[in-house]
Amino acid sequence: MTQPTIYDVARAAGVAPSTVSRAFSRPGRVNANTAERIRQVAAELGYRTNPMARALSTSRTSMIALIISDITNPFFFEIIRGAQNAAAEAGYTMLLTDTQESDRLEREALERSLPTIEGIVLAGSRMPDSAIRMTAKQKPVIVLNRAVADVPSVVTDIPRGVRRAAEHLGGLLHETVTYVAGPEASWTDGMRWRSLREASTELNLKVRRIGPFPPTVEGGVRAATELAAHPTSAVLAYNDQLAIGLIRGLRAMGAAVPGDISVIGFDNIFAADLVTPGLTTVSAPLRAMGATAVKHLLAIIAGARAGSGRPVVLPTRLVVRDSTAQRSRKRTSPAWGTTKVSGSAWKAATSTSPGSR
Amino acid sequence: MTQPTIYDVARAAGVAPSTVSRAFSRPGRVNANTAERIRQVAAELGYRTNPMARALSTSRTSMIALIISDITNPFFFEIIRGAQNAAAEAGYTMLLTDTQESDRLEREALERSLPTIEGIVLAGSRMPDSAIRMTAKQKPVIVLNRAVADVPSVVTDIPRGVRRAAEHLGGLLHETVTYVAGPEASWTDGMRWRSLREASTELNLKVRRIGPFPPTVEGGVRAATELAAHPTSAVLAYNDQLAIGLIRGLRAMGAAVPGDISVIGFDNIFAADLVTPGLTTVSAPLRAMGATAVKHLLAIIAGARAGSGRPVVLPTRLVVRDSTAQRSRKRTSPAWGTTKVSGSAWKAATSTSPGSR
DNA sequence: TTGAAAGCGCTAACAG
DNA sequence: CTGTTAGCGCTTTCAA
Repeated sequence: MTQPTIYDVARAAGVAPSTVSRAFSRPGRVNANTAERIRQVAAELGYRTNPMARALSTSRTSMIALIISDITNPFFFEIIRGAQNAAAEAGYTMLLTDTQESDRLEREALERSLPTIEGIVLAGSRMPDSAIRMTAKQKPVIVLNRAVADVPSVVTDIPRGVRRAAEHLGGLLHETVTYVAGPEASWTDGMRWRSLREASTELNLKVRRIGPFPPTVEGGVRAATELAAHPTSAVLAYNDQLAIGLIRGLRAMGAAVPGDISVIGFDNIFAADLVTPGLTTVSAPLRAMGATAVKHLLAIIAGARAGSGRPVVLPTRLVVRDSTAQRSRKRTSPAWGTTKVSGSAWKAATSTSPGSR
Repeated sequence: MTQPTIYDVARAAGVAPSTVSRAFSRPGRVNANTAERIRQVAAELGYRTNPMARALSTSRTSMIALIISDITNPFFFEIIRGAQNAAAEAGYTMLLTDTQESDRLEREALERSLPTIEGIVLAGSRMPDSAIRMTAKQKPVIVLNRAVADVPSVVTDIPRGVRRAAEHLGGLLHETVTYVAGPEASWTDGMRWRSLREASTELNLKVRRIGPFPPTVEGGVRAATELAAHPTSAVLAYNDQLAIGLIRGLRAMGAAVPGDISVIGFDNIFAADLVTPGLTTVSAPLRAMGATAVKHLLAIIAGARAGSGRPVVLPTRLVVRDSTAQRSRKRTSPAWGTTKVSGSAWKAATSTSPGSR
């Protein structure tokens, strides 16, 4: 009992196969009654149009690919969901590929799926701009969270988000903020750091930068020991995982957050609200990002001219929780410059040595 | 500049198209030299076999689908990754669909992708057994974390995991444990509860059950107020999210975890290690689950008889962190039966009223 | 508006 | 081992 084909339907309905085809793909071009009868018969027979056969002759597969660099990164969850919703809504199926931060896997995945799909959303690509432009020549591509010349993209308003974060910190009387950097290759990282520098200039804050670190909790723990060498009362981390790790590391070393150090992260991942203290973070409209990217992609596939050439930019906002607080006057001094101080040692050190700057 | 076809290669290599085809799909059946030459020419021309055309004539698409109920549920991350790795390794592309806990979306996704794929892994399906058996008639299906008669499945050793958890609790002198239930429709939930009852009988523990609750942090918070009505010194929650929410709720009400109440979760999601206190939990080999499911699926697709009919069961183990501790003698009594007690009120109440049982 | 016929690119017999 | 010949199921001219 195999799937009925267009021929079976045609025979049963007493029309030519081509008419059946039309009835499904171009309902306008067929007599309303015949069309109705065909649908009827098709339904009875349980006919389903074979996507492969259709694709073979039209090369429209109704599939797009979403390629992400790390599916365990909470940052992508809502993006995936937003993207998938938008795709499903348009009758498209989404191929999701996790490249595990590997350039090789990314290329392989591209290689494998390119012939099958109509377009690609690249989220967190680890390939160089040139490679991205290359694939953009073969199929429509939308880049998420990164700007690549000549390739349409969707990004968030990082400058504004960073600005808010800096203002928040300034308002809490912090004077110097350390940026804990993420992956060097990351466009977002560069953008965040640059934005911070710009904002600080205007706001009269001093900035420093440590890193790069892997954008993980583990990386944050490592960052803590590095921060200990030249502590500042405020920190902006590349992302939430890093921020969370940083806080853990700091606490393990005896520093209080936000008592001694205020920490702000990026992305507002689900765990940001779960950790102690709740993480103050710059949040992005994740779901909308995914949906927007897919919508634009589908528009381009449908033949839209690739927009203005400028990235689509989505708003960000600062979510204030408990990892930031007013700078405590008497603890300005980097009294815990030694890395391996125990908790109590650190407490003792800082409480007995008032600020010296 | 369109993609070269098998005909272009054939012409350029001076052989028949079918030979080119053979050279790629059945290298054995062609003269080594010719094969080499064909590969050569194909490479030069940049020939890539068109998967749709191949699929049309062989109905082998090299695609499988992984359908999960909630992509934001950390439980699935590693499963997805394991599944994808296994698929890629076998040259298969994976279609990932998030059904957002919706039966409708799940059916639609199935509908949409069924004709394109060779098999399906159903993880956290919300469809009734009958519907699953139905689709299993059309394409090979593997069910993850659920046993459906006549459909091959991969599950974890819940009884053993629960047993370990119960032993752990017993060892800490707890006498009664409350099971905080997840979704009623969940096979896993039923299994966990049943296993707990069985284990408790043997271990001489008393058990109670509250719920069902949505398997989220939010659900856990709600569970806390319900638990307050009949508190016990130990709790086993349906999953980690619920456990985390529960702890938050309890703490908000002034109960100490693990001081007053020990909490154990399930699945060992990434946040379990991040929250305070670190969550004791029954962990499952997530990655292996995904990989195993896909491997079995591919085996079945390749023609293997569908195993013994028994589910494949993967081991679990108890990860002990800080949310469990020895029962404190003087606090056995449910002194905080009133729901809306403030933190200090609860402390006062419990510290002044020694156990009465 | 409908039918007939010719592919889409590849694979699978079947001969040679 | 290789060439020839039919299709896979659908869409798309081109006529009628």
